[in-house]
Amino acid sequence: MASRNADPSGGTPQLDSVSLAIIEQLQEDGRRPYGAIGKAVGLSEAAVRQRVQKLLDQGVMQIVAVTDPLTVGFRRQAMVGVHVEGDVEAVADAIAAMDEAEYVVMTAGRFDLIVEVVCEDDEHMLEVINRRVRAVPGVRSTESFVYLKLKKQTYMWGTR
Amino acid sequence: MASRNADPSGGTPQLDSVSLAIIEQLQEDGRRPYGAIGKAVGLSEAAVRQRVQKLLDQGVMQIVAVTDPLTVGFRRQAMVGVHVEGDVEAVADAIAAMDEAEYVVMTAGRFDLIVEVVCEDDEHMLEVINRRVRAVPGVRSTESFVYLKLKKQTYMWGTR
DNA sequence: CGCCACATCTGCGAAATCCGCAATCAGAGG
DNA sequence: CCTCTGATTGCGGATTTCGCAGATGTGGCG
Repeated sequence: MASRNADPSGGTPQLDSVSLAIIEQLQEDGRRPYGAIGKAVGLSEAAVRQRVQKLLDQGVMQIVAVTDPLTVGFRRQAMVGVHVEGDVEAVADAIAAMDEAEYVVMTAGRFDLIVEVVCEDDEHMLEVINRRVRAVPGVRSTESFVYLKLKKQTYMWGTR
Repeated sequence: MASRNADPSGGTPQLDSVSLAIIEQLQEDGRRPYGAIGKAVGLSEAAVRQRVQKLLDQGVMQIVAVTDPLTVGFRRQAMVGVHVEGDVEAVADAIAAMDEAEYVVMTAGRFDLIVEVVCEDDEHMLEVINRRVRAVPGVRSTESFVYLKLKKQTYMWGTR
């Protein structure tokens, strides 16, 4: 192996170009065999297996089935913008602890926090947004965007 | 062959409880063996295999590796709210055609459309949002929320 | 420089899993 | 009753996964 990749980034776990390539393979097909991935990235089957296991253990990636909840049925989904006063990260943690929150991100802009929630029905959503989320200390106000239709959902950022 | 997009004839395929159970299994671990899934849902290995293949072909679910692009490195990410005049769906399709758009959803609320974009750097993001997106006919205005930190990302709505 | 510690990669059998196929089963009509 | 269609099952045989031992490489340190 000639050189380790330059990784000037600070803080995050260091990923060399080979691990990136492995992730790209698995973004195309999460069940692709280790042997095939090995041929594609130039590693042995065993080495790929070890790297994948490590990436999973470290939480860098996860291999899962993803669906459109609205298509699969029974549910109401919404994006919620949250205005926070005080410790944004603490509020984010509190909201992230809720089962109904699928996606929680801290942002720069008019909202301090953006949360995607998945609920059983309208009543459930009302309860989650208007009671549980707004009850979190530090939450000043929220604004909701109920999903009407999911038009695109991709996980192949590395492959273009 | 890469999986194409969702099924042509719009209608949502009927999903019985067994298929739902299979999806839940794969949401916990996308590489779980068919035999193990079969034991869990009460079906033979071959039957599970065929159902999974069908779900993938229909575009109901996809099995992929997911990561936090910000953690993996080198990228700027943002959520963009879009105000549309005219045919919302046409605008959604136009934006969904862009590689940088990972997630496009039609919503009810102040925004007609919410788009998640992944970019190489600030300049790239500026170009995508301020030129390409706003150039789409029907886009009245946009509002951006740059990601600072991803706090939670789950795909296990079925398992609670 | 020599040597050890630590991490990664490779090569292999053995065991488990995947895959294709033909037969079987269940429900809807004619 | 018979046929058609779609789903399920039960097999081998081909592949893949898994665990482990040995080889390789890099960095620290006396």
